[in-house]
Amino acid sequence: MQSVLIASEESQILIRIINNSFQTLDSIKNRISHTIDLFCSKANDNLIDARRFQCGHSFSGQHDTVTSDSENQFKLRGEERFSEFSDGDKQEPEGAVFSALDAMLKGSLDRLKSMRESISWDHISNKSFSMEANYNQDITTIRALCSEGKLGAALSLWAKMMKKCVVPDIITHNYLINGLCKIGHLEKAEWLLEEMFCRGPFPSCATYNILVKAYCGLNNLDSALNIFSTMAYNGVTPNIVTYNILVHALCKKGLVEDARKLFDKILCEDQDQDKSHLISSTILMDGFFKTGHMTQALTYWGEISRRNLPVDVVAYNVVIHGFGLSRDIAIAYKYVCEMFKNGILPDIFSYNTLISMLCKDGRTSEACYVHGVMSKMGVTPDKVTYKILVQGLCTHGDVIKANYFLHLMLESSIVPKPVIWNTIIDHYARCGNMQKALSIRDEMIGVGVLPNVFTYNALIHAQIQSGNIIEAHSLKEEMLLNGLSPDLVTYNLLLGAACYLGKIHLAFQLYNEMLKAGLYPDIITYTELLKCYCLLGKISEAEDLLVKIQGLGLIIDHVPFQILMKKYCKMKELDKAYKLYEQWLMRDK
DNA sequence: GCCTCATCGA
Repeated sequence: MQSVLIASEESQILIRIINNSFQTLDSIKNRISHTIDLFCSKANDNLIDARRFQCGHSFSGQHDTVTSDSENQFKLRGEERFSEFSDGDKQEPEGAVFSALDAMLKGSLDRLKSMRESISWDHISNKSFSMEANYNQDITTIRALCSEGKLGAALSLWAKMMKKCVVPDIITHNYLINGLCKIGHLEKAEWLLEEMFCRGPFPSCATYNILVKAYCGLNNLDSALNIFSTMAYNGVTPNIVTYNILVHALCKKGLVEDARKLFDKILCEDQDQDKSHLISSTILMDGFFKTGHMTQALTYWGEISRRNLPVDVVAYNVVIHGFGLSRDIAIAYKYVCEMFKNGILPDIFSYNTLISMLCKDGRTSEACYVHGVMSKMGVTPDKVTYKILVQGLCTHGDVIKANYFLHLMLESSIVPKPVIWNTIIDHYARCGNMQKALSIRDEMIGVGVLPNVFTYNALIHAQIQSGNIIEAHSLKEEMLLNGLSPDLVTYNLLLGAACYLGKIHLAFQLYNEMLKAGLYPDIITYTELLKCYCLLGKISEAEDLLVKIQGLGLIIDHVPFQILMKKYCKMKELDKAYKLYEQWLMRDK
């Protein structure tokens, strides 16, 4: 049953009766707290205070709102409290005390239950029940809206409930905070956290975990750690999920050693949760694989076996991916076989990982074969599968087969993202099949996918390669008409073409245009201009430009030096060429 | 119940 707080006029009688019960419960609770404090002095003092604060927050003060499930909440908190201490210390006498306390609490709860049952529900209940049903419906709606990312509607319903003094439960609040974080509204999420302190319910560990994860996701470890310390300050004890989020964030930043230290801390503090420890080990194993530390990664795999942790499909996928990174396809296959043997069926990640490593290794036919196998095994290829295949096939020169998979996607009702179309357009264009490139562009528009700057750059590149400079320029105009801004690549392509044709004025016109558009010319832009000067025999301008480039603080490769050196050689100015060679050798010193 | 791990990446 979802807990809903009700404060309607009809419920006033009930509220008064239950308030009296709360006073009884409060005194029982205080007695229990006192006894626990006496017996569990070894336990963490902060934790006790925090828990007491948590209980106080919910059960003391003016009860102008009442939890319909409050006895259950109290029971739960009592149980949490017992288990928390009994985990740390399992000595016999304390066990007896806990049993006695448990019995006391149970007795009190039974009394409360009978008090509530003795209330004559007839005069007040019908309306209250229907109200509660409405509120439960509202809660379901809020959760659904959050899952769909409709946070505006969710929050307005939340505000409506709060206005009526109906406080949705903690899980619903967590849905709201999670929803806000997922759409990037972290400030609003933190605002809601503050609201929870003022108006309830008190944030749980999951509430904080959501925020910690959101900040980690934005690569803002500082803010994540800040939330983590706020959590401790407010008396909420981090759980293994919190640590796993932090271990993962450290791994993502490449700080695998720090992640390992944090993992060791988890191992020391908590020995029991196999499932979560498997997750911690998987995160670290992945982190070590991705940073190239094969041996350390495999240590965690060994550790998983040694501790007999129940291995899941994710752990296998990490290992398979790890061997893929080191191009050990045979070993990756071995682990796929092991999965089958252990009754763990490869999932979409396993197959995609395998297909990806085969494509990277140029084994595209085998990748296509695996695509067939996965379908037969009941794992439907997804947009990632097709993206890997299309890109892999194009890279290895099989644009026709890539096009076949593009159409297979359409048949499977998956609308390919622009990147897939662009890859195929680019590769048709590169093999000189301009017609096909343009027809794929039209097909793309036909299924409702709008060309983006990459599409146009691929087409412009192709037109330039075919020597159609005018068409290339009209594509640039078309981009502007369609609301797309040409980027650095667009300008470099057109500028390079102008330079190749020796049209230095056009090249500088484009150069000025890109500056006006707020784009920063890069080393390719300058190299093209330098090449143009050399082509036109304007050596002093080329020399000046090289000096200018060196003063810009750009990372310069050997190309501009090489162009000018070749020109010197052609001009039989070997001294100048040699001097430039020396300058190039010395450029980083 | 809400929160933790894996595939791609022009």
